[in-house]
Amino acid sequence: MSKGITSKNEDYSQWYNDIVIKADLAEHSAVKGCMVIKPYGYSIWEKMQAVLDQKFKDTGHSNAYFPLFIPKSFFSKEASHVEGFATECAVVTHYRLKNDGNGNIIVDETAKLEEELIVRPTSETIIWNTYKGWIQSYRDLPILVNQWANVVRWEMRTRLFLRTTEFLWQEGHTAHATAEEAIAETRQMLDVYADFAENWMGVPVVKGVKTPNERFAGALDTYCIEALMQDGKALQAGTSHFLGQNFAKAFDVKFTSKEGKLEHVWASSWGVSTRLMGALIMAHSDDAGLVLPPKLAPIQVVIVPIYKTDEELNNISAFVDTLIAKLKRLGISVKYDDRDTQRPGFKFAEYELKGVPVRLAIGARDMENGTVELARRDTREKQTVNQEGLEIYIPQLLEDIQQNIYKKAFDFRAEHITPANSYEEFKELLDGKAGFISAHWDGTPETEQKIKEETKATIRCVPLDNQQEDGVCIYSGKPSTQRVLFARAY
RNA sequence: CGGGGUGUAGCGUAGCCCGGUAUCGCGCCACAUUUGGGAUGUGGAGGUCGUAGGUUCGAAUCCUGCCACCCCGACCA
Repeated sequence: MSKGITSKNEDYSQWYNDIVIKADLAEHSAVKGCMVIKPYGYSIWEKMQAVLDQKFKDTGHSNAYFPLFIPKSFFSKEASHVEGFATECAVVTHYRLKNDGNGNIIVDETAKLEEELIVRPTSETIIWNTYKGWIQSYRDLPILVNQWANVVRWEMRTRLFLRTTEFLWQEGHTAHATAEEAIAETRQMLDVYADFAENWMGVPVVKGVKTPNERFAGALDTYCIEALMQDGKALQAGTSHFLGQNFAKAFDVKFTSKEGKLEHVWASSWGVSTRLMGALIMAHSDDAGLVLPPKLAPIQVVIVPIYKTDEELNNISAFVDTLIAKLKRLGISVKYDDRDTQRPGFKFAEYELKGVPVRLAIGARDMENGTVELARRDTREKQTVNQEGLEIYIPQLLEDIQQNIYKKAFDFRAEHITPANSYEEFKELLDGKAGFISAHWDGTPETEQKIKEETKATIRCVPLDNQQEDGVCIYSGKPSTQRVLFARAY
């Protein structure tokens, strides 16, 4: 039916790639591991940014911008941080090129930097180096700053949106007078992320905390939201870290408290990236293409006229113009596609591929009957509805689609959280049903590592709302007090 | 970094084994007929065959080096 999209059941990875390319979201660039985000894909990212940015501001944060380059020496100041990122850093060593006399441009070896610069993989170090100059007293706290930026992590293998060498993200970096306040901030931002994932993206997530193995390099605790994709693999959709005083100590950031004591500052950092695009695509789309939740769709309603003569088109357009005016007043984004260079069938397929939630087709027949043909992308149902009252019906329908998309993903996930009570059962589930597997774990990094090596499944998180129950670890047989969520992940 | 694969028109490809200036489909352009689910016909444009060198009268084809990308693994907060 749809041209050129591999079926989801046939080859999930290829299906994903096909959608990214055919829906015009992104493409591979001439630079290894880096992608070009195309205008349509970028417009979705912009919608995400706008919503998140407002949420950050509503919770008291301000945006700022820090350098792309980080002096190498900054990195070595926090031991576990450098260890975590050392193997994937791009390093700037020279600042000038020259002509070698044979028409080739080469690096000018005489222009070697005294200290190499790291292209930021994350900005904790440069930011905490800066915060040192901003903080003297408890009166200077808290600092609640967010940065929208690009970062570079030199991964060996990449996948469009899910893992690219350069990616776009936001990183919040906050400084507080007390541990309690920093933890509250960490948890608050996790809630912001979860709210965004569920109520805007329509992707249900598990809020949880990472095991020490999976923690951010330099954090005391890493909180996360974990989503489930349609192939049963998990995707970490966002993280929020409680950094304790690690970076304050590394960069000597102290403040004088109300009581007159000199103390190290407490910190949090939190981020989501263009990886959310990958989550959005994989969570909802089907073999006909992208399915977008109305709240993030750049085009919410597309209108396609069907006509034979200019007179018919003029007649339709007159009606459409007033409809568009009404819908725009309601804040609905509408596209009227009256190109006469493409036929209606082509347009139908194209907007389905691009995930536009609602499509109206209006022909001469409709104009006589006072109707339109309305198709919704999520269920692919078509119906004929009256022109009158569309401005009431469409907003309701968009809301309905938003709910339906979420519910579908929610039900899928509910069916794919399965308890396992033995290692055999665990492995069978992984290779068969997949999804999250809820199992007892003895709490040791050794067991976690063994399970990872043997099955490629990792502990995605310990859910925050976890019930305590006595049991035995599926791997070691040692006693356990709660189940944790395992899955194979992206 | 290890294993495998691929580079030929905007995209997807045939030709390569067995050397003689490149095939087909989609797309693109023009015109006509069309338009309620990816139109049809006719005509047309578009190529340093990834790159550098070698062998040869002659290289997309054989040989050597290099580059790029993709897949699998290792890796990946």
